[in-house]
Amino acid sequence: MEAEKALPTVDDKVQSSGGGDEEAAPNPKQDVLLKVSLMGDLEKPSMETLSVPSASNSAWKEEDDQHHEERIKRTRVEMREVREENERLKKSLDEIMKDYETLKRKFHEMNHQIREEKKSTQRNGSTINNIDHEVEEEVDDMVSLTLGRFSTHQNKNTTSSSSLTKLDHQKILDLKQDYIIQTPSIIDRNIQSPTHSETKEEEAGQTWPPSKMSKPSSLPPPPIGEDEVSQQNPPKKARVCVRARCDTPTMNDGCQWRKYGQKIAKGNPCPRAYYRCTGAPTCPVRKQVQRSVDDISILITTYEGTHNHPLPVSAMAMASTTSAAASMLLSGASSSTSQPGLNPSFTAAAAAANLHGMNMYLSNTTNSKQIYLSNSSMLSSSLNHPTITLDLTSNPPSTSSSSSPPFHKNIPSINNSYPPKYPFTSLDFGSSQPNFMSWNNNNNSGYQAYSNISKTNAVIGMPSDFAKQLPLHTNIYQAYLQQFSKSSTPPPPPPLPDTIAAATKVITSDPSFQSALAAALSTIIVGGGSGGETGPPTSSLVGGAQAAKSLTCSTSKSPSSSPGDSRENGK
DNA sequence: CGGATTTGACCGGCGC
DNA sequence: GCGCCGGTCAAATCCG
Repeated sequence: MEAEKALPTVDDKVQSSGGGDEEAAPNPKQDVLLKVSLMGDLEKPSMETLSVPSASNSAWKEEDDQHHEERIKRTRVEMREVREENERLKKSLDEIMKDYETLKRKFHEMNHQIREEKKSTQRNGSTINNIDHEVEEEVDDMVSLTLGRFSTHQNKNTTSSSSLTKLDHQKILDLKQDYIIQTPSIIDRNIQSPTHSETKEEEAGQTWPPSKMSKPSSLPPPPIGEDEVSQQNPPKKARVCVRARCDTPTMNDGCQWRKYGQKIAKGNPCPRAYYRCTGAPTCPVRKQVQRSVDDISILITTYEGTHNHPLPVSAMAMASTTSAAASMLLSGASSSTSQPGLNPSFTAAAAAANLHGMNMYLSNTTNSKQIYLSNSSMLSSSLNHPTITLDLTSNPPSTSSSSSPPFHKNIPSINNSYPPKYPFTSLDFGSSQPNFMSWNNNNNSGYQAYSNISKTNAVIGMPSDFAKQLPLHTNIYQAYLQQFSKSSTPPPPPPLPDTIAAATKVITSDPSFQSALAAALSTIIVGGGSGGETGPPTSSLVGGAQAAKSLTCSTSKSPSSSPGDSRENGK
């Protein structure tokens, strides 16, 4: 690459953050390299990388020299600002984590208190106490499993917030109720209304029971009343679909997988590989890996289930992100299946989030539905499954229009051929707006996302001033805290509108959503920062960084299973 | 030799 | 009822 071209490219990339065309980069790989370079600079105290125009400087005219020096200066200033923003965001996220831990501690304290109260009032109620104790343990399990990457912060930050009012107490109890229903597998519990057998399987640690594997004879009956809703039409498990550019057969997401099958799926000549998590013998998590039909450089990895075992750090971020994404999906999908139109809880979630500083963009675009139906392979895999997509490809979507999302741009519309039974949902933690962050254009780290819940296209994006809002408690978790702190002031607030209440509940009752936000945030903050996939955390933001980094391509395993393999197992 | 992968067979759901 | 298709099993094979 010639210096004359290289410098302007870098420069343009930085400048484009101020409103430039994010579609500009024609070569994704080149773009990635540039971004890595920029991100590397973010980690350094100096910005030597950007002061490179020396190779052919002699050939330049003085005007050009001046011009370029100006631009370099400008770039340096911008980079400095970005670095400061980065630091600020890191601090904010740290505070969020601290607050989260504080709240969690409070929560458990309240549990303990409740138990003590029950003990004093129900001397004969040993059974209840036992149940309560189990519930508490279950809650502990859930938290640790779904927010595993936060566990390193446990027992720190003992600074607790003010004591909670009775109203808060009641809300805690409500939260607890949610947790009781949702025990360790937050995706599974959230998304499906399990049938009896499935419930048993999940409690036995097998949340994806094939028909043959489900031998529920010796297992205890499911909790009463848990699955009444699901009797008529039990939905299948939610799936989290991750799209990322990858040259190798699988993405290295930090988990250990064992391949157990491969098939040619209809509509895509590339074989679909089936993997099972080998982190634990009973781990129910499975994933499908398939090349995108329209762009074979894009690897579509679909995760299903929730890990029931500790994950390595390198896998934590991805797991929590996907888990939270699925939970988010549930928050929108669980009630949207029954009625068309905007999903109340999801909308309310967006509204609540917006209230607390996280802007969310809702566009009621009927066309958007078709956007998600254009990829037959995705639909076939997501058929009968609520699916949420995290698009980590470098194609920035246009959130300001209803144009097709990046992953369907090249394929003809076959929209109505595969109507999904479940809404096809995506999250967007990425920056689709100019000026968000100077280095974030054309990014791989942003979670470009769309939500298509019952004809509603909800794009959760981060506004240009998002970074500035963050210190002002711009996060879902803070929304929770604010909810509490505000509600404690007299007079007691009137009952929130259903939507807000639902939103609050959806958001606050789902720690993994916070995890997703944190992961996404830190992904954006740290971006493609340096460090190996298995490397130790370098900061509290490691989760998201790992999430981003973990989406690198795996080069080690199953080369023969790559798409195009001659030994495909078609049918 | 043990674990991982391959691959043909099988099963269940679904549409016609 | 039949065929299609996605998903899984499990014996065979591969590989370090």
